[in-house]
Amino acid sequence: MARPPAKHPTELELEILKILWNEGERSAQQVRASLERDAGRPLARTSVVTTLNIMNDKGWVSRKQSGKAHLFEAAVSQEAVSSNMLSDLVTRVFDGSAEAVVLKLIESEEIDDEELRSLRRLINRKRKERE
Amino acid sequence: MARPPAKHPTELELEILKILWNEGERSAQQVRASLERDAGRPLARTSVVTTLNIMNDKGWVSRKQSGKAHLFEAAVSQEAVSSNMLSDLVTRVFDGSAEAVVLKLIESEEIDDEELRSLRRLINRKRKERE
DNA sequence: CGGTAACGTCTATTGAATTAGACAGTCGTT
DNA sequence: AACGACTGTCTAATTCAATAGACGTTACCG
Repeated sequence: MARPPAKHPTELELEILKILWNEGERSAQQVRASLERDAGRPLARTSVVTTLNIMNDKGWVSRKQSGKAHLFEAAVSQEAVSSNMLSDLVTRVFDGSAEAVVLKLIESEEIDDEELRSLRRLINRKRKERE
Repeated sequence: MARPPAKHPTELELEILKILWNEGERSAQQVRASLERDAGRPLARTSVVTTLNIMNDKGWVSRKQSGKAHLFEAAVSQEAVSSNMLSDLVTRVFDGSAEAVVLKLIESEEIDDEELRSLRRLINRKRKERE
């Protein structure tokens, strides 16, 4: 009847995962500092701890003791998360057409000439691979 | 302090928008029927009306009187919504690299050979366009 | 005219997400 | 031994999302 649990990391959870992906194993305090410094998101100490524990429950991170504090580590790869989120978008928003996604990226100028060239190379390589 | 309102249509809102995009102006009852038939989402009559009214408040749809009932129409284009959602994903998940998105789509086999060919044509056309 | 079908509005419930305070344990320093 | 810095747990407040019931109005039908 109420909202189902999200299939993907939420906004804040993703921000935290990014920190862990970039910096590796970190304490809540270190995550807190990075959230403020890098993500412009100044949170209270306990807010970060609470969120990290929730993420632990959800399986996004793993937690281990280290002295009196905990260390947190990403328990899912950036690969897997971004794939899932992208694939969900393709399905839900673009009705499964990955091509439509690429089309829109190119049309919207989010891909510059340099990238266009490297994509062309990539496509050629991929086509050969599939033969 | 609490959750900020979502920047994009929610799950259900998107489902409803899709219906309105495909079918045009519709009554709450017609939307309800389509949600059940096409989206496999059987909702109570009032749930649909409530949601449509919320969407009206948010500006996703517009509402007009028609006899004793209301007619609802998408107030945002599929173009705009999908662009926003995609662009948000590119920014938040792929750190702004549209190329990384395309890469992942191709690697993950979500794009088949036929699509690969048509993408190649598209890229060539685009490159010429930009010269 | 009275009933019933079709609508809309208002209110409520449940759970998720975000944020943080209150409180207590631990450990080093004075 | 006492204090302070640091950390964790528990609890809570707030808002959003999803869903639906209660209730009132309107209009057609017999």
